[in-house]
Amino acid sequence: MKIASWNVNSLKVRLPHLTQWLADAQPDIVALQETKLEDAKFPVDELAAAGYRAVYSGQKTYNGVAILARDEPRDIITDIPGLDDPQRRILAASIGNLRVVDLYVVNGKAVGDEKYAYKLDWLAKVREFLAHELERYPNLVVLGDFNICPDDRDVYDPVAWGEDILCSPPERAGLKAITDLGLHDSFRLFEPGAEHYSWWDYRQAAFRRNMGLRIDLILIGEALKSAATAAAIDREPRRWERPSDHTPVTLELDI
DNA sequence: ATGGTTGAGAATCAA
Repeated sequence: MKIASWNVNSLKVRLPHLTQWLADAQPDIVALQETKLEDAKFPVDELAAAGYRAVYSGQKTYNGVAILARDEPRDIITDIPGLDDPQRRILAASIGNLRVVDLYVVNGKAVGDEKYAYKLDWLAKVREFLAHELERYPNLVVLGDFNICPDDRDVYDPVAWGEDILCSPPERAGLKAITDLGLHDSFRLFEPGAEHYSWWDYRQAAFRRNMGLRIDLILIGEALKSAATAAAIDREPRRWERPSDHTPVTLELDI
């Protein structure tokens, strides 16, 4: 069982990349972020032709999340209970014996900005939701664009980046409060080293110079830890013409 | 501190 997460930065533009990558990588489950598509415009038929069922929660221009799966997704949730939020950033579904929660965490713009306050509040509410999900579904996978570097190994230049947005201590504490529920950063079960990134800015030839951040994560509950057999970041699609600024991250589970 | 690049959608906003 191969699970993936990819911020595609417009599914309309990136659909050819996505279908190519699905054919190459053969994932069983894929969480997408920044689809930037209203639900009525979701490419259901194209993805069905590729062998995937889809659930999605989108909006025009911004945000938007989707889960693709070989098997039928069930028990779908598109909102954090009790949070009235027009921004389409969360999608939960059961697939087989897994519970999958796709997150497009708020970027936050800059430390101190009102969007930053929204980010921290949103993270705290997601944590409460995930605590309940984990009680109900031990086989929990929480994946997506977290817009937070877990620690300095995940930043190309931690000195220059300092405590700016994506690396600030309150954001990292918000992420740690989630992993402290018993959710493991699966990539770090296999690779302890630095210089592994999932996002590179479009500017300043950042990808060519490997000036990146690792902000796309696949977290797994304790019950799944022993089933994890491999984790990777597939840099190949970032090399393709007109790429997303993010590249897919993957996890293999022996279940 | 600013700018650089991309996407959406038609001038900026978001990342």
